[in-house]
Amino acid sequence: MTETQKRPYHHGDLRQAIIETAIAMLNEPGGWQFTLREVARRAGVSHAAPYKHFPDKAALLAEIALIGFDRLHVALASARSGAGNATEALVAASRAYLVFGLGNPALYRLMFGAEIGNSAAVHRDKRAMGAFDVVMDLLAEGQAAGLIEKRGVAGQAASVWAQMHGLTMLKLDGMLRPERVGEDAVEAALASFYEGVFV
Amino acid sequence: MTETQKRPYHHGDLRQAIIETAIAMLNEPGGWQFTLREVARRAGVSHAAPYKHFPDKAALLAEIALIGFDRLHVALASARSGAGNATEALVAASRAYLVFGLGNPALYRLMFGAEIGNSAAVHRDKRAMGAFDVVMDLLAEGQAAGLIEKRGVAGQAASVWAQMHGLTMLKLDGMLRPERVGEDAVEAALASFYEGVFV
DNA sequence: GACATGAAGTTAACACTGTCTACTTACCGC
DNA sequence: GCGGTAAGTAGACAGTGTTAACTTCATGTC
Repeated sequence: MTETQKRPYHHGDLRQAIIETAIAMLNEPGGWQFTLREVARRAGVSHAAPYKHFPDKAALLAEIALIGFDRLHVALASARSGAGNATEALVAASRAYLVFGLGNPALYRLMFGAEIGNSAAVHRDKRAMGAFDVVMDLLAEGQAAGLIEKRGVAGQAASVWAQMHGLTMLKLDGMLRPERVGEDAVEAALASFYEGVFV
Repeated sequence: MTETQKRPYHHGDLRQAIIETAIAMLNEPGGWQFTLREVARRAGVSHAAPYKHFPDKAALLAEIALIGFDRLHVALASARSGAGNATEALVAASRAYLVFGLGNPALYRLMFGAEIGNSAAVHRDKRAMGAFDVVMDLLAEGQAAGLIEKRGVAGQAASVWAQMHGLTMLKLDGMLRPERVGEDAVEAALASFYEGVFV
């Protein structure tokens, strides 16, 4: 659309355009601290237009966080379906989790941060828990097959998720110093962790 | 100081007052998104005064994050000195870690977030790594005493920290749903985790 | 085709922010 | 007492999030 050929008064699908523009801006310096006005400018509308689709900036961030959970769920389900037994699937899912988190740092941080104002509502959403269900299922399968230590599945699932989440966050924050925990700390930590989980 | 009895032109220790006021505001709704102007108001100075002590808001947040690491280090060292053998000390340190993180949610999030602009510099600071050293030492001691599985200490240390950090963050985010992981997920996860670490 | 209604835009305003500059006050060393 | 500098203040600037009132146009009904 050239300068002289303006977009029609009605955008057509501004809500989606705002979401996509905001996700793109997440990956720029400043991450989610982009401004709604800049999102509107890039989408080619006035600064007040987004308020017809989202009550405020926090609502837009909440929607993006849920999209992140959707994508994580897909990544884990995909890793699971391509693996062999439950333990292989669990390791594959863990790697997929880390690949996702480390490959989408700003989105991952937003998903688990308190920035979205009503993070409790986001984290209660079933879309947020879908990814966790994959882990629960694999642990139950592994225990049933005698491949995983028989402990409380719930506590074990929490432990597995904590390990994946903790490694992702510490790596993103640059806190896994090579001089302290070696060059490939994530791999080493995963190996150490699952050594204590598998039979 | 009454309304008519103004503070002398020179505050005396404004830098410290700004830090303390900002830490207090961290625990209010909005966390670190407080405004420097409001910090200055509460400290009883003009909105530009903080710029004589901190180049910008991010620098103030960075200093507060380091203070958080200092406090975490003290909590871990204290837990260690009050425990028996290395495994008891490791469990005690883990609990102290969780108590700290869960008791100071906004400060803990700031310590590990990307909000402070130059989080890399903060996380490279030796003050940030002090807490981690306590964990490294305990693992080495435990392995030497034959109480902990002999794996690469570095990878094991990363795994232990990831577990503590992951559990703290998931709990803070409200993602450990009782209907999914039970009522006392943190305790259960820690028990499950250390079952796989101790001999 | 005319009309009413409402969605989806725009324009303008408000109150606030972070940060900077120039100025003022006062502390400190000599 | 003076000079230099630290530590304040006053004011300005460019920007923000959000709201209200208005404009444009899409849609449904007759």
